[in-house]
Amino acid sequence: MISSITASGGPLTFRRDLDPNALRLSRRKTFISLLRNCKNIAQIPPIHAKIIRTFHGQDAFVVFELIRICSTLGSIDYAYDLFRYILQRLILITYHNPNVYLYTAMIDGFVTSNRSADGAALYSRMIDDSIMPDNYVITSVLRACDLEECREIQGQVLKLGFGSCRSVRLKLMEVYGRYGELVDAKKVFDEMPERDEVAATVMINCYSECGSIEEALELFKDVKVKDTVCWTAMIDGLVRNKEMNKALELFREMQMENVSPNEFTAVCILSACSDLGALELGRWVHSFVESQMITLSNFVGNALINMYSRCGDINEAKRVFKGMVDKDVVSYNTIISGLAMHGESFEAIKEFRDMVNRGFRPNQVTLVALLNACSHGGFLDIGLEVFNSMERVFDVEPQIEHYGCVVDLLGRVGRLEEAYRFIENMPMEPDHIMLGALLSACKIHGNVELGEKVAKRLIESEDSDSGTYVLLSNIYASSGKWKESNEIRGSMRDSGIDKEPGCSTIEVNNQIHEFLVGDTTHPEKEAIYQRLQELVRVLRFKDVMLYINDM
DNA sequence: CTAGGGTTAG
Repeated sequence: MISSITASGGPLTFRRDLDPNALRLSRRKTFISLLRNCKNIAQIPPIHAKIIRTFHGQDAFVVFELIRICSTLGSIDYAYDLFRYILQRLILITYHNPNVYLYTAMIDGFVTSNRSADGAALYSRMIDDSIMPDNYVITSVLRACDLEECREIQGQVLKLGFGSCRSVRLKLMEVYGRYGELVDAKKVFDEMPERDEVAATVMINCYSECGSIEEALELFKDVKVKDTVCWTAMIDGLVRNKEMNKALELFREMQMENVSPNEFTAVCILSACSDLGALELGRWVHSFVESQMITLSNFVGNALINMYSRCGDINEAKRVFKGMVDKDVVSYNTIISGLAMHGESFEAIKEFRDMVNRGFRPNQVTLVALLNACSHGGFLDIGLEVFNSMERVFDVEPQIEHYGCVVDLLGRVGRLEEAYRFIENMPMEPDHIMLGALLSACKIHGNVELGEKVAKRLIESEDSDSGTYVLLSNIYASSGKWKESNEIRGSMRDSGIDKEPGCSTIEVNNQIHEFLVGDTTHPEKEAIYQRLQELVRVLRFKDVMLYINDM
């Protein structure tokens, strides 16, 4: 018997009573399943070593799996090294040329690592090397394509005779949808001989992605037999287009039609709950998932953590997180963000440390979450240290979001000029999020001069919303510049900017209550406003206390 | 014996 093997590189022995060929096949199978079970990159090197020692280092099937797993675990460079190495020495093992599989795996890897351009380039090189594409590599490269490349490949597809290949057509539709080319997507859809529910599902996604939610609904209505996936796609489309209540309505309808939701449906609904603050419904989905024996996969688990954090129940989020046996990078990212959101900065940093100790590789999202924890906790030094070392230590190149976090860090502790200088020395142009953070820091610390400068930049960038004007007007007001404050309000009215009222929702006893700025129609408005006043008093008091403690 | 309709995090 093949002995049990631990993924961490424990004892690994193979039966020796097989003939060489059977032994090779048996080992290959073992390695493949071993690799597939890996959860983080630290588990790979010992297995890879064993693969090489047993002469499977050039086995295309095994290397295929290695490339795939390394890319999904975030080590695309390791995967690419492997790929280049094997291309040079590949021995033809199987009845057909396995090269194209390796290219496919590598292109997929580039796509999942946000390096689509490299994926597309690799495909061109493959064509230059006269390797015959198959429908698999074509579907993969389509994911890596920009619009122009996509059209080019569509031409090739027709020449090579893959024009009737179903998966290629579906992928073409998807790509056209992603680039907003609804006409092209629709054309491919209409030309499909079997416009079944699968193609319709893809088309619904295209519409949703382009914001044509009405057309999506119309198509959805016409689909004869709707399966779980089709319902889920439609619900997801509504969620992405912020039609949360319609999404929930459709979810109820789906159950009435006796189509059973699966884990994907659960994730979509949880995402809607997160957005609506619908804690009760979220809890219901949680128990539903458990009662329906829907696999509590990482997707569902992570969505639950997200839902609980965003709906205010951080303790339940922690419980779900602790209960997950196979936490992945996303689980850590989600809980760290949640903790940061709830001001539990120490906890957030602790989880970060734990994740690194367990061999997980922080990615850009992790570092945004960590930096947020630092800025919410006022840990300026730690935050700056993290930012300055992220590239060297974690191999994550700082992106605009990370720069934004630093601006937030500096701004919150009142080092406003420094934050502004930081923006000016960045290698990229600031976005409105970052400027907005600095502007609100100017408001909090009462810096009129810089606030004006930042607001001006924001307004020029044309990404400003009513919030910019409101903040600027408040900055003027709180420094007694009433005339300027009123002028801003006036120019807002003139330019019609104040057309987007702030809106928030909360769910109480399964009912979603919506509040608009200045809206006084809620039946319990007296009690609500009274409580709000109390909260403001408490917060003011806290603010003053913090200020005193700082002195 | 390598694989593709849907899903998560700031």
